[in-house]
Amino acid sequence: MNIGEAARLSGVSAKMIRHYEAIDLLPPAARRDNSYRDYGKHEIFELRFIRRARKLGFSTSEIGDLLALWRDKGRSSSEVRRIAQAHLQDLEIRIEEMASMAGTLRHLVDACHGDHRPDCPILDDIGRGDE
Amino acid sequence: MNIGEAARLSGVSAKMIRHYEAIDLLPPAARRDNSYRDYGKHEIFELRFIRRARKLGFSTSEIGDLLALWRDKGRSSSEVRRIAQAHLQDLEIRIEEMASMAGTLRHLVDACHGDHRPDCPILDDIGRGDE
DNA sequence: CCTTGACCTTCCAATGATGGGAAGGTCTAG
DNA sequence: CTAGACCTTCCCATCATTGGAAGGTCAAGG
Repeated sequence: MNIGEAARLSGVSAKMIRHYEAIDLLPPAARRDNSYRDYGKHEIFELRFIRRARKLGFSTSEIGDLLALWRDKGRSSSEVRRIAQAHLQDLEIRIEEMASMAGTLRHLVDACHGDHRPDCPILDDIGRGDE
Repeated sequence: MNIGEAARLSGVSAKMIRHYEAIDLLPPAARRDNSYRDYGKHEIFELRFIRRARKLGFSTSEIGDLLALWRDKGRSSSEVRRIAQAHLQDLEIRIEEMASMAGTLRHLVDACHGDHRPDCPILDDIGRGDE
């Protein structure tokens, strides 16, 4: 099948399918005589794998490792678990950072009366700038 | 003072100070005879404002708006509040998305025994790929 | 006076994931 | 035969930040 149908079936845009091939996340696709890329069921499964992994926030480099393990029937699940856990920790750190920002902001927004007057705790806080 | 000292005092790297000037977040700095940028107390305050706003996750474009309001003594605090609240909502959405990823991942990591065997609920889940 | 090292200047490139678009080739239905 | 819906490759933009190259300037010390 053509790249367009592969995109439709996998949920990965044609643009990104080409991109994943360009960065060696996927092996070069087979080509038809007209140089169109040709995909089969197997490739659709790999594309869906990538899409699902992206939705879980894995980077393309991590997905490369996960794909290799997925293909490797002799893998150790500990390898997979290590990658997932590292990513999970990363996520948790980023969530914590953003939650801290959001907490401060919520506080400031609540403190601001938000009317026509210029006094504003939000600007006061940012302008004070002490960390 | 030179850009290096301004960087030290504000916590914004010299590189980024030049960048903020280039994208018109800051007005062109005064120049000495040797074409070195020259900063005073006022600029340090603006740089600290930017640094603090970045730490709260505001984009440079939002910071541009906030800076304009900060400079405008006749501002309405409602304007500031609107910007902050929009950003807060954005943060909350992103946090929610990441928390959802993290929740799924935690579940999967817990379910994976993580030993030498190849069976792995993590790969199973990603490979199933149903949303 | 000259050198050294620490500054400063501008300009260009890369990051990571994704999308937009141009210029051109191919296929299919009418 | 033509229209339009595909496909190809290549370049560019996003966003904030960093790195580096090539070159000018300044202060201290020999």
